[in-house]
Amino acid sequence: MAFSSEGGVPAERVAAAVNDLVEVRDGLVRLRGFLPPPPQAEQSSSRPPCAAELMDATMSKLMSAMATLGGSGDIAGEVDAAGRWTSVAESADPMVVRREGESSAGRTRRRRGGGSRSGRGRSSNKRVAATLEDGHVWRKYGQKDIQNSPYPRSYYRCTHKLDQGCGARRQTQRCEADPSNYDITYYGEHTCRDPSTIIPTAIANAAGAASDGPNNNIISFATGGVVVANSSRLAREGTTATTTSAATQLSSSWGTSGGGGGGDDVFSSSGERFMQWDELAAAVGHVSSVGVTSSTVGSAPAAENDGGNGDTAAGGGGDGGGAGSFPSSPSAGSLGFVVGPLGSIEDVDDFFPFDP
DNA sequence: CCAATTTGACCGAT
DNA sequence: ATCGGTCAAATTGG
Repeated sequence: MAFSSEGGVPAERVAAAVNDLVEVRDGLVRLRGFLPPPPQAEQSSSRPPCAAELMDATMSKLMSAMATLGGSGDIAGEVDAAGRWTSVAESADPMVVRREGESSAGRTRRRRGGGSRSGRGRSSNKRVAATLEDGHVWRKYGQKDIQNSPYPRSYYRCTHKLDQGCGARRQTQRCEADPSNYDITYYGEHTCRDPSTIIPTAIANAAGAASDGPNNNIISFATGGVVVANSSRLAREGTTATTTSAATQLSSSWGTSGGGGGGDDVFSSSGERFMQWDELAAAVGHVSSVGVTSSTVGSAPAAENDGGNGDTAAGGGGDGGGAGSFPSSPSAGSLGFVVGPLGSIEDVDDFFPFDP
């Protein structure tokens, strides 16, 4: 629905294009994370085009294009005609609260959360990628052979689940049709914060741009807030966002920001390192404190594994000491989890599952 | 020694 | 009874 063939272009083509754009965007986002902090001090009137700014501009163009292609602008929407980009909202679910303390000695395990607790009001976001690497650090916790598929499915959770209670998960499986690609489905949202997160940089970088940048049509993060200007979709929907806090992090915007979505939970896939920018903007307009959710591994976790067998390596990737150990959970206060007034955060307890 | 992965067991849903 | 998802002991790697 999101992508309809406007005019003569078949929906699949559009979907494919959007899919590519998504990838491009991801790449940009990631790249931005590596940019050196620009001369923030001198945000003088005329500065040489800083890489970050260029990226911002590029990004905004991208978003614009995506919005256009997406018609309704619901980029987070679904497109499965081409089998590539899907976002499904699952229905709410009966209570699922369990926390078995189980000291687990011996092999006696008691009821673990098993089964498809799919219906947690969670949404999933499926996509196809050539690599399992997506900028996040995952820890594999299971693998299963699936009935119809020749390839097993691997289950990952965010490395920071214990650390920070990050509830992001993903499932990967080699694409049947195209074994060189992976089918990756994301569930939940990253609420973790990583030191190497790219957001701060992004914010810093854009800080200058916001004020006097020659670009309009740019989404930039200023230290004081987020300023969104002239995004076709935003314009269309009349969303204007200006925000607030000195965000050092933006956390997921679960909520459906008011208007459109309605009850279903709209969520920014973790597949996208960030939530859709425009969604972010919208959300941000409603929430006051924003936190960044994306965590990125600054140092590429090595490898791509994959070679022949794939499926296994992936995730957490080696790392051993690297990004893995990051006990940044000092003051929860600074974590800025936003669980705001937004509606649908159905399982908050999933984010703060336990207490030590 | 610690942390990540492997792998079979367990469990809820179908 | 079967399937898919998760847990956690055992194993492996750094």
